[in-house]
Amino acid sequence: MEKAEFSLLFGAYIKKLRQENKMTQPELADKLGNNFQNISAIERGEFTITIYSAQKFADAFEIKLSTLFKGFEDYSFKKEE
Amino acid sequence: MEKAEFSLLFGAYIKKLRQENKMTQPELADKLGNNFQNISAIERGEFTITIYSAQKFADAFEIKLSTLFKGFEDYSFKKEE
DNA sequence: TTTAATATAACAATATACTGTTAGCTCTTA
DNA sequence: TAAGAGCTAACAGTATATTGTTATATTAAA
Repeated sequence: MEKAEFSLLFGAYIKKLRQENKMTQPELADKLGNNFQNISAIERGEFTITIYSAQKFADAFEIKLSTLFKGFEDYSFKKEE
Repeated sequence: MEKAEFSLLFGAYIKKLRQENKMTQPELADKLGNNFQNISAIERGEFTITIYSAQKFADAFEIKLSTLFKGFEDYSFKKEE
């Protein structure tokens, strides 16, 4: 999979996770020590985050990194059906 | 956990994975379309890779991204005992 | 209509991930 | 000694992740 496609898919997944956790972008940004514009950019797939940033997302959602990516795999699988 | 510590830990884990898969750095680099010096730098924790790069590592080891990070969690847990 | 909340978007600046190159170290084997 | 394999290290250049700022659109509530 191309990098751009990967980022788009991951961003959409993060958005879904955030909404399931009933957080707004500013609320999530606070947990990450970030601002909501960056959350928006990530959700739109503008770039590919580092695994350290991914760890912070997992922390914000109170799940493990492996669980975050397990959910991503399931999400990606559904998308391609 | 600090970013630097995270990278060191992840790098050590990648090294362990590579050795378990009986690959040399040049062999792994070939699979990633990279050179072995970069693999060395990652293993030494010199920087934090993106999740897209992590996906490529998972592909090289023929495991899922979630499996890669599950192994990382187990590895980290053992390290702190 | 006005205000606030939510989100998208674009921009600039900085830090850093990524790629490629060269050098040198250790160990093994011949 | 010499040669090769495997790895570490440092360096420079480019691409991009990250942070911060400002502006705008939409929607809902007052």
